[in-house]
Amino acid sequence: MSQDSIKILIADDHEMIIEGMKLMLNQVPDFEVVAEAYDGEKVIEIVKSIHELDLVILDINMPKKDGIEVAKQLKEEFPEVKILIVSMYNRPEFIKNLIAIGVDGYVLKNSGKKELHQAIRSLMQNEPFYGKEITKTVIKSYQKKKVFDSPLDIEVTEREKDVIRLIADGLNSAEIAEKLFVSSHTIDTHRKNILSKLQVKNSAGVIRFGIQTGIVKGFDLF
Amino acid sequence: MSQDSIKILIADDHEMIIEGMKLMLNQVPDFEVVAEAYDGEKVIEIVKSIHELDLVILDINMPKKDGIEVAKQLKEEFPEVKILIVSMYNRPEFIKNLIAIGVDGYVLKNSGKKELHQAIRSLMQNEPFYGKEITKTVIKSYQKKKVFDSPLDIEVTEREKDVIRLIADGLNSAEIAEKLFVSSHTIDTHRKNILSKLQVKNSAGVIRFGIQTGIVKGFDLF
DNA sequence: TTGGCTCTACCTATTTTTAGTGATTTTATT
DNA sequence: AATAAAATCACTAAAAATAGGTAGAGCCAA
Repeated sequence: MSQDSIKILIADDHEMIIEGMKLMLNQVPDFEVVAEAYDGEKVIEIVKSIHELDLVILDINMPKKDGIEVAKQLKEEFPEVKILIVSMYNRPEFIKNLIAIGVDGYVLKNSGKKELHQAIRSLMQNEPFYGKEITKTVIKSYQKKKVFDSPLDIEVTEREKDVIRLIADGLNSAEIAEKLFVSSHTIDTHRKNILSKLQVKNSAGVIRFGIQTGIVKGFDLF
Repeated sequence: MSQDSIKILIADDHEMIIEGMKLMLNQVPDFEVVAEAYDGEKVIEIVKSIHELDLVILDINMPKKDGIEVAKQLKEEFPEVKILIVSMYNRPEFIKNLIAIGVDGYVLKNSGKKELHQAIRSLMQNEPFYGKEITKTVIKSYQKKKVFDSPLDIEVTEREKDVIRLIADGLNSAEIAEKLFVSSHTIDTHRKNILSKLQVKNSAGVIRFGIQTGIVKGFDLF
């Protein structure tokens, strides 16, 4: 990359965050923040214009184009530019998607200076870097979630759980019936009971409940 | 848990490994190796007979019943007994399977004394522990997958994202229309276009897509 | 300025879901 | 063996979602 200093673009829609990060980075002699962006489109624009850029620090939540889309586009057009996601989101879907896209690092916004510096050092040596919490989250996403008797201690029977899972899979009553070897009338009844138990009015509510309680798993790409 | 010392069963088909591990563990005053097993069935047998057992150290490769099977059975019948996998295998399939089964920790056989002790301490405090190499392997397994086509590059307009989010919130077309200040016919059209773009047949598919891409956020309560 | 895309809106028709009510069989528990 | 809970099946009717088509207004880029 560029001779000695590491040239960095910071993208975040909160100016305060950018300022804070700049403060952290400028303490290191060979880190050089050369540009800032407040929305996704601006990021693309800047990267296109500056050619000696080494690293882009990306937030996920940004106007116009979110960090996921920006990351994807950058990795396609400028694969040599390192991407470090700095986000407040510690959700496996985001993390897995972004890793799949090929971002080089992911740390949380509450990371300290030390972790941020460490991340940048790693990335510039072609070593991916994922913060402690991030790896923990990914690992945890494999563990079976304990199904607490959620807020209102709603009790859902095993059969109803089956139906909930299949609803979340996008099957209609006839398909679910076929899969469970029962009449579709039965599934209709289960659905009715489920809706009434969970006090929701459609399958969207059922799916939300399913995900929140861990009944429905594997809603992520892998 | 048993009063002060941590009672451990070591299972491995190589006596040398068991001896080595015993040596490592016995240096710590409150670690107590109370049993050994050379095959999977023996492990189950011992756990059934000893009731004050705190931790089982499991190898994957074992005669009669491999570590994965043993872990599964133990977690079903004795969920309170911690399981630490100590294996030479650093392959994502094994790791993911075992995490899914619910093992509490996973370290490699070439781990030092320090990591082994750390792992046991974590587990006994109900904190899962996965060795550095293990987490690295899991993370890396995502990078190999290219999902550049599929979900991520389907182009959904901003308006469509709005509709997707509201569908995920459980609103019906009339409610969405009201919220967005347009006719419900318009929402019907959006829904139609969304279903056709995403190639799904109902709102369950839409919600799944929304979550996978990050369009839909805040689906978890805790 | 033409073409393409988005957002908007309406129409018809069919399929699916939701809602209410009732009932029988299976399974688990005491 | 009796009781309770869960799972099963059925019928009707209304509400909602899905599937197909058409089409105008606004915007942007080639």
